[in-house]
Amino acid sequence: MQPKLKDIANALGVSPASVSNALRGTGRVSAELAERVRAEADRLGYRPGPAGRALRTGRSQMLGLILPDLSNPLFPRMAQAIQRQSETAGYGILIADSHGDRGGQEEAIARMLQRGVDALVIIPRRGTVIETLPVPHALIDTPSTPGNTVSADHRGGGATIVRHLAERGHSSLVLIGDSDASPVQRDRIAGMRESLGEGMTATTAWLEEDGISTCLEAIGRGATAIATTSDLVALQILGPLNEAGIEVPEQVALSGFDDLVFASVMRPALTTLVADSNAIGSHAIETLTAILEGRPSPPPMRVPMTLIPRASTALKTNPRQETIPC
Amino acid sequence: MQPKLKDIANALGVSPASVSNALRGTGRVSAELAERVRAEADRLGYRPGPAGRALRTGRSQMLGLILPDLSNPLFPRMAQAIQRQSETAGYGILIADSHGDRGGQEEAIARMLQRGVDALVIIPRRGTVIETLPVPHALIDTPSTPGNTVSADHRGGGATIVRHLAERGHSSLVLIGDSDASPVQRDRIAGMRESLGEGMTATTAWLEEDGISTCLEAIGRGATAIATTSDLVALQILGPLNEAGIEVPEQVALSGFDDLVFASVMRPALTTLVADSNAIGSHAIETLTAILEGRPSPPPMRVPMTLIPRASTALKTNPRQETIPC
DNA sequence: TCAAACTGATTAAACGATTTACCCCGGCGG
DNA sequence: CCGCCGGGGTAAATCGTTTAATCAGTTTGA
Repeated sequence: MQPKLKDIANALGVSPASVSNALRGTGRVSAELAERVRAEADRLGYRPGPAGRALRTGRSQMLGLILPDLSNPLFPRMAQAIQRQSETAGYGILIADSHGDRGGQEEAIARMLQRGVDALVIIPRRGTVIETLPVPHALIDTPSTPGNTVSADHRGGGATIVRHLAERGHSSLVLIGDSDASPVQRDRIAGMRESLGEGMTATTAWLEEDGISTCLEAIGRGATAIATTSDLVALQILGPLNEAGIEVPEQVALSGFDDLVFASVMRPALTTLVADSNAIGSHAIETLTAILEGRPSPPPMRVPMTLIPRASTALKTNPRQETIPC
Repeated sequence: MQPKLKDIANALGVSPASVSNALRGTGRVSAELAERVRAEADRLGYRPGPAGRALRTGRSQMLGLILPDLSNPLFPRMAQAIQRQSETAGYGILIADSHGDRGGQEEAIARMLQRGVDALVIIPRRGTVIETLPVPHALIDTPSTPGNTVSADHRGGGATIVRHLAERGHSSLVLIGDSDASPVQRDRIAGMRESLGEGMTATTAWLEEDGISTCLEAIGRGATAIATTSDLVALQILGPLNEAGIEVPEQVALSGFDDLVFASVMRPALTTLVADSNAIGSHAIETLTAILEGRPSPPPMRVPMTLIPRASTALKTNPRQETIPC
């Protein structure tokens, strides 16, 4: 049996209240008693039981993490970052995914609330609006979403990759994403378009809408670089390119987003952009703990995406170029 | 404010005890009162508060999920399956990862216990032994690990892929994994070796130990198929193969494991094997809930791995072969 | 010198649900 | 007629922790 507060109190011949006060630094306890209590507490390996504490304080010391889809390849890094950050802040993480459908997200949120989480970290489904909730919450979506708490600077990332391609002499680009319906992908493409320099042109395509052929046609008309909104899209395009006899990066440059697990391993290794998940995770957690503990909460944050140049956008004179600091 | 048990009791002019009894079917309550209570309960949208219940019953209705590394690409499917199963069983899932080091696993377990989880699902770090714990736990490792509760039949999977390759006429194979230190990978390779047919030969290699060159040499000596222990390993080998001018599948067949997100998208699409994560997840949860609720717990389970034949092991006469039922 | 303030600690009342022990009442067998 | 039983229900204890209220001494201030 785990030691209770009362066990320490009995062992020391004092009241449970004093023990509680000593351990949490509230109330009035002599320094000497406080010390004795601490000593006895960790001699017995005492940890306050979560149930009793939660009941009394109304706080469960748990955060809910709601994800659109646990099997999204981008998720693990986010979850890991959030879990680690919240752990150091003294909170546990309950997870739930939205089961694919929109109603699932509401349900997931409802379940978390029933379990008594103190706050929620929500990565919303595409274009979902989160109504007002009875607990603080942090939204990780895109900077362009109202109410967003923290997210990668997708737009800035788009700008960065276009500049990168421009530096390498590409002036006719294909911008291609998976689906127009994703705010993240739209932001990335918007950032790309915005920073097209003088004399640069770009065709936009979506895989959903026969993007591959649009892309190949554009290349036929002289495009020399393909900037995608995701490593997965880049990988999907690579096959058809090979079949059409188009070499990457010799004839056409190719870039992705997110640095998924295969990006560094595939051939050619894929140039991509990635945001620091830890930064995103800690800002989300910091925002929530600030609210929970009554501190002023930080303003929304836009985490920059950094370029990881690899072989797929290497200059023709230097086709073996690998990751270099940018 | 959420409605409490007492609110229902007051509204109906009965005692909280009767309400509790009515809702949970314990004690003695007239059918008529039970009905009135239920009606009022869901009129108010009442849900028992977790803190009070946990304090009284000693059960938190939460399970801890401990993973070696949240960023492992195989994890999301497992986590998703486990989360969904446990949800239908009425349990929430707290996650924690082992932070990479071995001590981290102990720590993670300790944290979960402190948070009062009712049971643990543990995917242990390579070769870690889990000592006795104060709560029930399910281990998801390999069938060859003592104490294992449920896992994919890695050995059977190895056998399956070798038979598949044999059917396609390959008799000289390279078996290659990442690291000899992983029980999972060892099991897969063991299964492969065991079912080498008459006249078949195989060279084993590990990426860690300069496996790529061993592999290329073996091909030089006439090997016509490479069976890897992971899609990621397969992808890593594909580059060097291309550079050496070896075509897949025309000259050499290639297979992976786990059907990672890129396996169906890469070129050639990768033949691979995968176990039903839902089956694994539900068996783990079923085992734990059985123990928790005093039912007889099911025996350990070995979930079969099913083959997903794709282009990378296609017959030369049919190079465009895609996913077909097996 | 007396009251006010402070110190160190204790008591007791929460928090919300569950459960044990008991009470009351009507019917029934003896 | 009495004791017993079973059905319907309730009061009260309990789980472990926090905290407001209180108390007995000691100082301090005027």
